[in-house]
Amino acid sequence: MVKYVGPSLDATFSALADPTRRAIVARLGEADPSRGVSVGELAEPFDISPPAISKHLRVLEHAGMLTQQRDGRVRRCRLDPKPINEASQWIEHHRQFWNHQLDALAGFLENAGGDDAGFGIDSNGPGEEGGP
Amino acid sequence: MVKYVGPSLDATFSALADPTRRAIVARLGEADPSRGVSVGELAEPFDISPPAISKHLRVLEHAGMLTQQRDGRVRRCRLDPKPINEASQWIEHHRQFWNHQLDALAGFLENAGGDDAGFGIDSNGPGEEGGP
DNA sequence: CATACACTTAACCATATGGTTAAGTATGTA
DNA sequence: TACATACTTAACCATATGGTTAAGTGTATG
Repeated sequence: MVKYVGPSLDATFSALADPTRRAIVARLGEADPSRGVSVGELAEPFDISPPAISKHLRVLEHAGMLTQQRDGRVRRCRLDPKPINEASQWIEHHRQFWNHQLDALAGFLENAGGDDAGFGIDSNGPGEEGGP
Repeated sequence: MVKYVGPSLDATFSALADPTRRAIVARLGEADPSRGVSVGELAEPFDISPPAISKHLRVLEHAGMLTQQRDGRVRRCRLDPKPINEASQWIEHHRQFWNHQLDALAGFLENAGGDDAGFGIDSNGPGEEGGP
């Protein structure tokens, strides 16, 4: 009945919900993928302990967003963009509906004269900035 | 030092991390925004208790994604797409980097002959399906 | 006015999350 | 071989999350 997409979206959005992990993801995205980024380099901007970083990396790894490989005694991390692409697809898919709905709502408010429906909807800026 | 974007991205991604909440968001997106969707209608597809639904709605509300208004004894819910648009922007912004990186990696693998670097990267499908 | 309806709030429970310190493991180096 | 480096694992703690049942709260209706 309820369309269940699978555990990956859960894991991906959950992974992105933490600012430390988003910063890690951002850093990985900016890095040279042939080199990867060592765990130490990833940890450097934060003043949390190595185990905390290790846990964050495991969360990202469990979500399929990060792969590690040993290179001597450092571990080089790289992004796998597939899960985030799926998350992006989910959002973009539904944004189609939302944008449609906002149009419909705008029409409705116009017909109602804006008096009967004080909804406080603001169909502002970013609605189209990232979209097709 | 670490660019802190604010609590809203945390709350938005966290809200989207739960399948029940994603289904609620999807349902709200498909609904007529002039009508809204009552809490009971939202709860109907799930076999969890009303308080559980109420909590999910509060999470969405706290993330700024949902607004409620009383209409008699029902509460009509509507989406506010702004937070999800911001989340979408975050993802799309970083996807630019990732796509760039994947290109760079492809070049690297080509130069390396694909033997020295068994990275297991799959630069597959959805990378461009949702984008502009 | 009394009762049913559509919820929410309160209290509670189990598990997950994000952090810590302490101890272990694997690799490079003196 | 011994030691330092770069982590991870284990154990623990506080708080958050997702669920429950029981008890409110506000509104329609007999």
